[in-house]
Amino acid sequence: MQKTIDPNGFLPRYHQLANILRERIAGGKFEAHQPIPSERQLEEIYSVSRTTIRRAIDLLIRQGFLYREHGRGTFVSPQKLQKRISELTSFSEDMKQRGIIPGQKILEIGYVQPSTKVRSHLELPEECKQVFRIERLRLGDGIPMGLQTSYYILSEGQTISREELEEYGSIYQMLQEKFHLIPTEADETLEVTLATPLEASLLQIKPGSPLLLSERTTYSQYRRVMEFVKILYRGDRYRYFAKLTR
Amino acid sequence: MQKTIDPNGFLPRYHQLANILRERIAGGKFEAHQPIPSERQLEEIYSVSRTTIRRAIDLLIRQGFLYREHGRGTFVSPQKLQKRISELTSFSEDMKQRGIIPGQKILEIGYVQPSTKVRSHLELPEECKQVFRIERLRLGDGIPMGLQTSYYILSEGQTISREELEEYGSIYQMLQEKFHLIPTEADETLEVTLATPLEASLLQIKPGSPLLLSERTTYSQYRRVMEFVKILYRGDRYRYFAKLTR
DNA sequence: CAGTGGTCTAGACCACCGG
DNA sequence: CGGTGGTCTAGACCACTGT
Repeated sequence: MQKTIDPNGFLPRYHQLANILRERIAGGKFEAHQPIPSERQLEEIYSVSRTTIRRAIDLLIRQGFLYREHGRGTFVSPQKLQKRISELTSFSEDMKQRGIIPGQKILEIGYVQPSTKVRSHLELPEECKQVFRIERLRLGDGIPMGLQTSYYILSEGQTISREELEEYGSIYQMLQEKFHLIPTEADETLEVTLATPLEASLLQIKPGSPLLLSERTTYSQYRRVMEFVKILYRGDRYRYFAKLTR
Repeated sequence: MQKTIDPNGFLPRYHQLANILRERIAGGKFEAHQPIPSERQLEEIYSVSRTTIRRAIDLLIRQGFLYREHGRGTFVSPQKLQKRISELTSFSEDMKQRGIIPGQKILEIGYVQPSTKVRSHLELPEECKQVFRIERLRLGDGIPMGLQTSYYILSEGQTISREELEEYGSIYQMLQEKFHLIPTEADETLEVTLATPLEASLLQIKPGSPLLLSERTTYSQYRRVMEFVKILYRGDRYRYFAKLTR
């Protein structure tokens, strides 16, 4: 565990400092609602400028580990607030964070003609006739959790094989390595709906059971749409978490 | 509309600059994916240091108006990404953002003995026997939208009257002015459920209709729980929006 | 190479809080 | 009042991009 800052380290100093402080907080070295050393003291301790100290603290505040009070000090947030933020995660990552083993059964994979709705979500240009679709049954600890349909805009000749998809645990990992696409932002909507007979049989529930429908448009590092994903979650097995700020 | 920075203004300079740039972007002065002036140029234009420039830009990036590319420049995000972030809003604010006129019908208001579940969400100490509860039917454009139950921890003697609640449009406004409590962070969960006969009759839907259940714990500026709110939204009238980042 | 954003410093002054 | 965080400056060097 790192205790001092390496001025020539691989990570910038404010990042190193944030890591050091985060470990000390998570390790219980600081109590909830107790003040951490003042910014001038931290300057002395770690031999970096106050600007760098403040940047590290800013990071930890956005991550929910600390909070500031003007004129009083910087304090440790109670454990409750140290969990996850609204994070853009794949189904697999989401499951792992919940301590559930993710799984999948690929139902269909290949090019299709997109519906008008999918076209608009992908902001597809007129001349683009085909999009790549993946339909999967998603499992949590081996039990059906949701039905996922993903759409991608691939260039001429690009494709994704069933084997590749099964090999990479995460599709985001694959998209990054094969096509240099990194998801950086997404707009998501959630609503309720009822299972059709087909959906019900795949999810092993009764037709008409309530489902949570998530629709997400994901943007790449270039701020262009890179995927549109629709997931139908079993209402009895899935709960959505969000962290809001003002 | 502000065009220059007042060094002695009420708002800090980076904030003024962010406002100026935001207006220029929203006003269509800058095209999507076009670069804004470089940081050194902005230094000249607005006569503030680069640090201040960067702070303003950081703000606008977090608000979804701009994005940076190392070595290339700072660019305007397309309109699509300029909408709302995961924001902590009250029911009324949420409705107004959607262009719907919020309304309410207060069903019950007063002190009650909290259930175990409510106790734990409020992180209520043993000795605290009573919490303040408000039950309201929430309307959108006059039509039932959801059923909201809110719980608050008030000090001895503090109370909220039906008249006060009706007078203030927003309960957050009221809590701030009366008790100096400012909501700053919240954890929310969403899941699906089916309407009981009672809920159905209040919401004017059939029993067994699907509902979106939101449960939210809100934290004050002191990082203490200040409210717990449960809202049952009509599945046919409400959709949840979230913006995710990585 | 010149121009961009990314990191960092040392120092200054202000506003707020508590004793 | 002294100590805290909040804002700001002028300047430096680095890493990355495009030509």
